[in-house]
Amino acid sequence: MKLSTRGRYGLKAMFDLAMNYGEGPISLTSIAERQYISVNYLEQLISPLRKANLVKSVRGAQGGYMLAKPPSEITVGAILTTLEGPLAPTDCVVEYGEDELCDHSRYCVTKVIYEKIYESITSVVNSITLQHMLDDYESNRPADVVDAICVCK
Amino acid sequence: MKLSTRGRYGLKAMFDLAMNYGEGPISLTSIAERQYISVNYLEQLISPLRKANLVKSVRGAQGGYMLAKPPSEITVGAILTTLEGPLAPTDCVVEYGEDELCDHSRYCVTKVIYEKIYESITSVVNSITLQHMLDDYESNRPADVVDAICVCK
DNA sequence: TTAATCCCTAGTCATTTACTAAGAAATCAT
DNA sequence: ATGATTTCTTAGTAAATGACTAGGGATTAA
Repeated sequence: MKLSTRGRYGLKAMFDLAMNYGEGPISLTSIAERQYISVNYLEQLISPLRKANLVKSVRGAQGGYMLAKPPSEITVGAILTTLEGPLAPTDCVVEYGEDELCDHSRYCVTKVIYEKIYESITSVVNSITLQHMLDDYESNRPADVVDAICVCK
Repeated sequence: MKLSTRGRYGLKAMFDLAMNYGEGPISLTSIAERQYISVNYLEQLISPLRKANLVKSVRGAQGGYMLAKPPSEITVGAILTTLEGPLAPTDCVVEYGEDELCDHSRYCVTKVIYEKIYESITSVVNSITLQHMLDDYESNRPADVVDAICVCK
């Protein structure tokens, strides 16, 4: 039940972009340095975020990335689900249609539980935006703390 | 963010035991047959459940397993955490003391989010007992449905 | 005494994770 | 125009994890 580095690094990168919102394109190299992430790996994470229309890119020298919308319009849920897939504890709560995994799923007592877990996770992450994170960063930290995000992987 | 088969199979097995609560020891072989799980694998899952005092065993012929407490006193959370470890999206919300992962964790804006996810998951699974599942099974299924749990893995 | 059962450990195969590497395409600055 | 800088894409890989299988010892009812 752990998030992978994809989601965690992606969220860090998006928060970094949020802190630099409105300041033109930010290069992946600079994000990678600030957040201690490999550039090559970060490139693989930013790609789906761009396709999901959460960031936009400017190519060429002095290019980079910026948020595609204001921080208040980008939820943590949108970021995490683009990088991790649905935040569901099982496939059965999420896969519909063609190849339904299980005949009895309509009356499955465990599926009910997994759906509740799914809903509670979704509800949390969809209610938090990058703007909330920025506000949280400004209000909660002591004056002498400059780092906004753990260095941890 | 998926549960592994350990948690899912373990929950199925525990629900099976709950359905047979008060009827003496139930053999792993019979549980495995009903729930379509390999006996060898199930043995590896029941072992930690026994050590966590959620089931007790009777050895020898005609032996088997039974719930160590009434279904109303066994939560889904206890079962899942025994088999999966803490239902946390990251290690950083759960590891304390000796080797703290990160210096800045006290003011980490992403850690706050992971803690909220952790709390919401914990709150859901700790509020559901095996008795709730039994009640759900009895009340919600149509008369012609006999299976309580998906066959799905 | 035998069959059934719990109990424990080791091994294995496939998948996933977390990257590294490398090169093509675009664009700015000179 | 050229070179430096940057995005973009794909392929490969080493380590870890997941999901088992296999086998044998210990215990007990019949």
